Amino acid sequence: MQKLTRKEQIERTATALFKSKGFAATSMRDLATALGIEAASIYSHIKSKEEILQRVCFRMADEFFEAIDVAEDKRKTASNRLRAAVAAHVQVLTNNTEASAVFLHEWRHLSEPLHGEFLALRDKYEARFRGIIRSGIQNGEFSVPDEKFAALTVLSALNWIHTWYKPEGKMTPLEIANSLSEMLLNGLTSK
Amino acid sequence: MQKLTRKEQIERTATALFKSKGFAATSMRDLATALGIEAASIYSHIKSKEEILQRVCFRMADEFFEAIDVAEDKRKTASNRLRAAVAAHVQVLTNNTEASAVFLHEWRHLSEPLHGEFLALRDKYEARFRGIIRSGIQNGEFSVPDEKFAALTVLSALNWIHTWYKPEGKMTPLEIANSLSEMLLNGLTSK
DNA sequence: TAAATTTGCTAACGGATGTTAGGAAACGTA
DNA sequence: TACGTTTCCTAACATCCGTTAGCAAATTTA
Repeated sequence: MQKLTRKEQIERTATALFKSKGFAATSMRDLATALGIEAASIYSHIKSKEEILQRVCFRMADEFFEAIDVAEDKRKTASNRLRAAVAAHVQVLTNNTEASAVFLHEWRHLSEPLHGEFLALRDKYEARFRGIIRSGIQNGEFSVPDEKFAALTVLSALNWIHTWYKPEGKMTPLEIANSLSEMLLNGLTSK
Repeated sequence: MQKLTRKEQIERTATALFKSKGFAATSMRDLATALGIEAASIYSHIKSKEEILQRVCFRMADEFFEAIDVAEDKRKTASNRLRAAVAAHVQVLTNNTEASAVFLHEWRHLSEPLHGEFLALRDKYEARFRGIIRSGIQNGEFSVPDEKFAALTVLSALNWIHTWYKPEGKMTPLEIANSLSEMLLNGLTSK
């Protein structure tokens, strides 16, 4: 257990509140109470409420990109690249369930230009999945009518995990990733 | 185009705002401005801000149940029951994109006991999908390790639609439903 | 021990929030 | 035309909001 700066403690507590109540419904006084201090004291460490949201959203974006950068190997088959991307994505999600929920749902409370920058990053990330699926279609591994539709469906199947995943649950992140890859690649039907 | 009561107009406008800005970030004065009246005037038609949220959430719950009740036919194969349930779900989602977004994301701003009642309904609905998958596993049609996990993955793949679906887009709701069923039942891999 | 930094406080600001009270036009119906 | 209902208004309430100013204790660093 590493030592956290006060600013990191604030971010962490805020992230938990943002996940459970939402950004807009979490007041600085709620956050202060959760930290055991006064609301005004928070401003010795951060500039604004939005700064917290910004840091969480963009840090998670970084994490997702780093994970997929490590996982993706263009020499592998499209199926194996998708398996690796799914595993990487699930690892990040399960390692940071609260920050992931904020990343997935609270980014819209960012004001411009952050809002636009965030959306651009998200598009770029989705494009990575589209690229994998496109190459699978081109070499005949995959058969799907619409590459973008398939990519969004894959990601949406992954992005529900944070709502139910508990570290103490019966499935490990790796098992979850394997089950999802299996289901996305081969479907429910018995072969 | 049927004639709407003022209360229905208020609900409809509020639903659009709740989807785009979120329940907590939408003020009664925002809603009033969108309607072209004063905030206080709204209270001639509704009791509270939460009443609007409640009505939207529970009406959509009704719609989802009605749709799956009509679609499900226990004499069909599990595959075809799943196809029908997916098509029903997609129809409701695409017919009410804004109310669906509220149903999926804003229900957590309901206070007790509504919050609990809503969750119970949602569990009951998910159980319908679990039931279909369970019967498919039992008769050998499906092969998946965890019935609950599979059901949640199916629903999560469906529940992203409202974020991108536009009635004027190139895919019809039926095409979307067919693509999704195909992908969920048979996966991405070519046969 | 002295200086610098971190952490927190009280008090208060200007504005936004959901909602109520009480009244007045406008409208449909008898 | 009279009556009940629908619709909307102004004014105001109590409370909550994010944030700032100014200051003091505590902790870390030199």
